[in-house]
Amino acid sequence: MISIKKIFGNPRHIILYGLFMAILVFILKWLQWKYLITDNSSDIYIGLIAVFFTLLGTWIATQLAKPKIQTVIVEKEVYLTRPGEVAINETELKNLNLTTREYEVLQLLTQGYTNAEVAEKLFLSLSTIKTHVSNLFVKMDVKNRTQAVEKANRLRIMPQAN
Amino acid sequence: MISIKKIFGNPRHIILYGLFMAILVFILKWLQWKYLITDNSSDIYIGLIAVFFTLLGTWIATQLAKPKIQTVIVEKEVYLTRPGEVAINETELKNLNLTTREYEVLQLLTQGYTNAEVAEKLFLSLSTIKTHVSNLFVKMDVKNRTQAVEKANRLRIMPQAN
DNA sequence: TGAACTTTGGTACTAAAGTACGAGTGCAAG
DNA sequence: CTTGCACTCGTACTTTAGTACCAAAGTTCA
Repeated sequence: MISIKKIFGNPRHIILYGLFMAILVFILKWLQWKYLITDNSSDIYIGLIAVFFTLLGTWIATQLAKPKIQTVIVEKEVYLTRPGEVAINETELKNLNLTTREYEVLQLLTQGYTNAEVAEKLFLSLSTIKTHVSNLFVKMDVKNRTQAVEKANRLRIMPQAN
Repeated sequence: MISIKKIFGNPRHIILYGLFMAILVFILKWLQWKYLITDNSSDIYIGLIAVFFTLLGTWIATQLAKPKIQTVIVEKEVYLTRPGEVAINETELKNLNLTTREYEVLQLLTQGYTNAEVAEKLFLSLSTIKTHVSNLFVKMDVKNRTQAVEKANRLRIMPQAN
């Protein structure tokens, strides 16, 4: 479709074709007149026509030839990542305004340690831990340690949350 | 290179070409003899030659022409999960051998609900929840709910762990 | 059908968590 | 210097969590 339109729909091609035909006719007539009596005339005549139309056919074919479309499918690996995996934690952490001690306690809380265990690990008394934990709950806006752990994991605050 | 070899290197093509030429010569001679005295003879003669060599040129061109290949690259997205991100949870979950009820309770536990709240949500008594929770701890090999939440998050067992 | 498991629920008790309030110490900024 | 904050610790109390043991009803499967 496109190729036919390319050849016959383009006015320049028609003009070129006409010119070639005219030139050919002139050449043929001249040859015909020159070798009128000669025996070779028809052979040369036919030969020229043959060459010309062979070239014409070649040209038409190249114009008509539709390009073969080769489809190459490239597999692109897309990794599924959860939105905001590591980036958020710093921001959210600052919003909570936790003190360093509270953050330490929270880390141990999220690891499943009891208040007594946390106290032992930090060389503090149980009551101190309870105070820190209570303050943590207020700052984190939660009611118990389980919610605190859930929230810490959700906000990706803790470093070892993998 | 290949195309030339295709045409002239193949004996069958040469034979076909020779046959076509012979037939053409016969047709032409026959026409020449039949319309020898007629004035139209040369016109028909030329016309036939033109048609034949146009077709020949077309055929040669199609044989010689390197196929125009238009390459279309299509990106196919292959979704992958990073190793150990989501895939493991099914395996780990089965290893725990939790019952459906226990899993339901665990889901609510990891969301920070107290036993009383879980009981209310599941329309069960507090003692039933305590039983399920105790069995959970045994199966999960933990000592309290905080450790259970930590382990559930670590093993990526819960669906809403994002 | 019987055994094993699940689900539900209860009582009694201990342990841990959590709240409320107070208070002392040290440190840094206004 | 004093004010505020972080950190520490204590007591008293309530609430929740967790354990132990038991038991009934339902389900599943060989």
